[in-house]
Amino acid sequence: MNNPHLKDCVLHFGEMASRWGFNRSVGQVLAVIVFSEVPLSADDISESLGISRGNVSMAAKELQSWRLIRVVREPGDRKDYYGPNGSLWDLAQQVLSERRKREVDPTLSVLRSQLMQVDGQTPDYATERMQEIHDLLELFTGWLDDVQRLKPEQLKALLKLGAGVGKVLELKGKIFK
Amino acid sequence: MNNPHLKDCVLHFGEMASRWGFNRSVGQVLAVIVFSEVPLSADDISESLGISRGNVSMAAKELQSWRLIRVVREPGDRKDYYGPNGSLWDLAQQVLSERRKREVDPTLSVLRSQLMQVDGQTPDYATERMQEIHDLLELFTGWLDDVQRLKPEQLKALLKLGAGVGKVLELKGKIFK
DNA sequence: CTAAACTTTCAATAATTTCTGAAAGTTTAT
DNA sequence: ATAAACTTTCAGAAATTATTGAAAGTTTAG
Repeated sequence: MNNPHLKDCVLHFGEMASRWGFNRSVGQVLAVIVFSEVPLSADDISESLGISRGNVSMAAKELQSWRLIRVVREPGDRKDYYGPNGSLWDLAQQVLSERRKREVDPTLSVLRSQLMQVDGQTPDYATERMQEIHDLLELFTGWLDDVQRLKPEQLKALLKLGAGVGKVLELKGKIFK
Repeated sequence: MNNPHLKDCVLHFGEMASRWGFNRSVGQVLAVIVFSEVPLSADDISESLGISRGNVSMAAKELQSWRLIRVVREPGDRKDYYGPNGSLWDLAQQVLSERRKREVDPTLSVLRSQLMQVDGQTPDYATERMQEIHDLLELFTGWLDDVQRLKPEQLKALLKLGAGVGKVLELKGKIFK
């Protein structure tokens, strides 16, 4: 961690971490791994961030549960080395789908079960609202699922299209129906 | 808060709140406002959730900073009443754009400024990675911006399209080389 | 202007989350 | 089987975040 710009970035990732769904150490550990050209051992990380060995172990576990890092082992060396689990593109997709899983799916499942239980009865206002939220979340997550299954090339094309999506939608509307 | 399903939902929203970027009270207050057919006073909310008056005041302030609720005043009544700031669709858009502002924009700006400072020098690995992250985030937020400017009808069409987006993209590719 | 009816603020406290480091657990080489 | 070289776990300490409630601030009616 010689480069001062790198250091600033790692600290920034640490600060942002809580907004991204993990704690400061996890954010810093992720940064240091992503910015490193070679895989790092837990001791490397512990030393360069000035956090305890145990903390690194927990952060690595968390990052593995997000599928953001992977363990690399070198022959003739007993240490674990950590590296990013794929390209930046892969990591971004992983973050998106993991956050969907943690932030939306539980709510969708609670709403579904509440709505099941009142099915048939005439719904009060709150129930109608639950249905509305449920439908919106389902529409959204369904779309995300679909889009994430696109080939990377198509996904990139979609992103580059930007506002052009509107035009293409019109186009589609004119051709069919 | 008679309805037990409603109560469960409000508690669930409270539990999820920290994953959504606010605290439990803020989550519960939002829920109770969104599920209510009529605007609620701070006292109504304080009583129905069993939290202090001061806490409700801070939660309302936070929710207003997210533009998720608005104050309604009734003539001949000095109390503030809180209601949702628009349709569910509006609220969802608001959450998305506010989270982008809080979770992505600061990082983009840090990356931009770090990259400015090393501009011209031959970049090391970490700098290349910063550039890569910067470009990805910019592509993503630019697309979000564009898409959020679409008319609600177009946006809904896009969501309903789901995986169909892939087909439409191919179509577009065929028509315009 | 004053008092009543509110809302907001903020210092103190409570609750929660994170971090440390020593102990326990695991793996590998011999 | 043993010991060396690791990794993981977890109880307690530290740090952070959330909540309360009383005091200060604001607005409105008369």
